[in-house]
Amino acid sequence: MKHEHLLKSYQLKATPQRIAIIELMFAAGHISIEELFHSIQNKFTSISLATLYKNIHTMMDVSLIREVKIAGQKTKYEIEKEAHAHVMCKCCGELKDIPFNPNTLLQTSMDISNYQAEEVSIVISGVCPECQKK
Amino acid sequence: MKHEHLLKSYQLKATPQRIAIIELMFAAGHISIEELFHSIQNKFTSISLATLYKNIHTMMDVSLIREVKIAGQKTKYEIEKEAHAHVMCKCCGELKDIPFNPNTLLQTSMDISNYQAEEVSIVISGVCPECQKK
DNA sequence: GTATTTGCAAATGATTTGCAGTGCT
DNA sequence: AGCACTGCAAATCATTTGCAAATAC
Repeated sequence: MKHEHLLKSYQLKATPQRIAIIELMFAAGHISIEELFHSIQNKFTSISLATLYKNIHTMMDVSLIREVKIAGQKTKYEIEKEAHAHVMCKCCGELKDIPFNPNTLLQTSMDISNYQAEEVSIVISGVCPECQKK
Repeated sequence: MKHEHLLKSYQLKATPQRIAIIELMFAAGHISIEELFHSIQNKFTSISLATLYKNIHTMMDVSLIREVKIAGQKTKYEIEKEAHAHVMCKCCGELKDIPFNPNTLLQTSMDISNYQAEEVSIVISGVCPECQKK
């Protein structure tokens, strides 16, 4: 089971609940707590939301997964991977990844996704000049 | 008062509370409900959070303001303007705008902001191929 | 004057916490 | 065996709603 090893490589205990979370996250690409909760109940009838939240945070702390917040949508989570952009459909809410290449981003995004792009929101995070001094 | 006209140009009644919201939003650039609430209480001791939320939504409905969600931060709001990118400091959380030019985005962002850029998250929204058919 | 907006209080929704019992390594 | 994890219930925080009184136009 490769997901078990994935967890262990981050020094996390491989509990069945955690393995299921990772599995579903890989399968869905981007998943909200609510979706995760409903899907996971097929396997673990008595899993609790608290467990999901706790695990989500544990996994974020070690950068195994990442939080994806988008205006007008519920918070979703995804497995960490190379830098990439998200294309979101304003109509159905679907979220897709596209390779991230800043030089050709917009053209590529429309070519690859066939979306009719209307808005772009970009967040670059790092350390600001003041904080670099510390 | 230009903010009064701004509101009216969107067909919204120019109540003092709304004018204060716009003023503070211009002054702060990006502001959370919490910050807005505390600042606005200097003028309106008895303003309620419900009023803020209602107005925020009214203004979003007409695209006067926009919601800005960022992983690890509280939701913030900003006045709508040209497409732009945000640079966020991982250390202090400060959010700054930078002009948006996809072709030179990364280089420019580091030059302009002096941030040590570590992560990029981009959301492009539009209408997906399936939804375009409808 | 009329429709909209405000502020309050209560409701709902999302996330977090404490704790006793269980399970991974 | 020992420490971390789970599930439950309760607590907290964020957002929304209903309603009567106040206000913009």
